[in-house]
Amino acid sequence: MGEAVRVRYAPSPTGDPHVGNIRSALFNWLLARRLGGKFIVRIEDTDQARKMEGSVQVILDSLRWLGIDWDEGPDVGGEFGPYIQSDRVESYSVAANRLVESDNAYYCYCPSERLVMIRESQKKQNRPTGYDGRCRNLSALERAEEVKSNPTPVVRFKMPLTGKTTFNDVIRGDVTWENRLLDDFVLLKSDGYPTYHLASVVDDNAMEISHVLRADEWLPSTPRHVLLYEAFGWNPPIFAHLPLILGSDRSKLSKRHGSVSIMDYKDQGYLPEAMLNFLSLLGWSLDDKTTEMDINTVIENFSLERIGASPAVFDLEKLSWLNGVYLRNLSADVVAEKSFELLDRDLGVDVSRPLDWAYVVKVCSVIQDRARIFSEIPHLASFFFSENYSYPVILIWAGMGDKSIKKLIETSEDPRALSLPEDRDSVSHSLAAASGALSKIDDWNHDTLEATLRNLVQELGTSNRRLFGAMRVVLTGRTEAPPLFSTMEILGQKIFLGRL
RNA sequence: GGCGCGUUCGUCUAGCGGCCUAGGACACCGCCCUCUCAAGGCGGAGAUCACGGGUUCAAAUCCCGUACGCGCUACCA
Repeated sequence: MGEAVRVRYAPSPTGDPHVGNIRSALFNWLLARRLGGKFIVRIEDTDQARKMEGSVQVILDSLRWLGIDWDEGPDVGGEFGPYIQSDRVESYSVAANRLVESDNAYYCYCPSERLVMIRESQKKQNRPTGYDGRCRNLSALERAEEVKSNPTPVVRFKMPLTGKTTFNDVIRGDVTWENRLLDDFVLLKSDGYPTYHLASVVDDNAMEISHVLRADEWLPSTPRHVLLYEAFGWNPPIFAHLPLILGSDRSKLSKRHGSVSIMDYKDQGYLPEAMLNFLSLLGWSLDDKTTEMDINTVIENFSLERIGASPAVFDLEKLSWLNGVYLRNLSADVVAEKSFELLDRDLGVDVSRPLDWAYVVKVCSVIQDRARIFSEIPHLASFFFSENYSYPVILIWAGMGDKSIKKLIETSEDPRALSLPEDRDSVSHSLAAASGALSKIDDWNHDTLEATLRNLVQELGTSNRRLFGAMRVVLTGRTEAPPLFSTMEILGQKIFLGRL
């Protein structure tokens, strides 16, 4: 076997790949790119029942979205193909037969009902579960008899009854299992398909995989794999079992925890760069202080030695923050490009389509600093597009900085019914004055607007906070929005005066 | 039940015997900036390094035990 680093991502097409799964793909890819090796995608579709149509496509799309490219795989081929296990079934039965012939495996005719039964009784007696080995030593004659009642036997591995199996895991060190605690697991199922154990060992060997990086949940089955390599007379690869990714309740991340499919994050408007950065930091670190880094920096510094052993909780808060960091670094053009479709989809029906590209860019330039993820943008920007907003009049006073009113509105069931502060007249007077002054402006831009309004504040003897705050609410229907003058400039004189 | 792995601020982590009265980041709190919100700057709170024993002049770091958590325990991967 060569020195070359060859790693693989071997997903099962049973649904959309989730973040834990993709993190495994990422670490494999990082190792390959760091060491100048090959990254291989292999589809493990040996479970005919759970196989899902279209899943392979989503898996590949997920990788593409993140920019994880592969050197060999189902679509691009390669010298060790095919890369879909259902296209390699022949090789597994050949391998299984080899083990039967070398007395490392045997046919088992036990019906599944019997298997369930022995498992139940083992459980009831608080004994370890596992196949009892009934068919382990059948004579040729007995087998001929059994085959009559079950013509489609499975092939089981003949597990050594004594001794220990030790292997080294790069992340966990030496791990040892007692062979007698391992049962005669199935290699070949009755439908002729291999189990994961057989297929992955046969393929990893055939594809000359040098390192197997996979999730920690596989650690308990690794001794079986090691024993398989031994039985075949093959050299096992280097193993590294990655720490699990957990949900907020500290159990293995799954659908119960909400969005786990990587494509969900794409749809919600997370950036692949941010996702990559975040996922890299789940179980790996560059040093004691670096959090924000591009993927090339990760590649240049990636090493198995810096992967931790303890599981990591997937913290959506931190992902969102990181995404905001990347979002703010984008140019307004790019933000507009990436949010155009979302705006088109989520803005109200009253907004006329198609959206004006130049206008969207301008809006994005002031919104992007206020969003963490793209899906927030339509809401944050809606008042730029729609007149169709309303607010309780009293919100104007809240916008002017009266915190007690703000609190009152938040706790009130019907803010519209709240009585207005007494200086209502002076506020409407101020707004009218602003309207008057602004209608005379010929040169409608940020700076002249600012000069005019700051002057007006002086004339009226009010404060920036009060005047600008009142205008903000009238203009946007909210107390929180981008800076007033930029907002006004973007909206334009006509629309602006209309709202005033 | 059995087996395995894990255990440093709420969360992600740094730490691989003295630099640690434990560093960074998210979240949280306060202040500054300021037309609001963000962003940014500054500061704060937050971890008796799960617990108990060893080893050592010296342990978060090495060893043993305990507890807890998680994973596996399928003709699923």
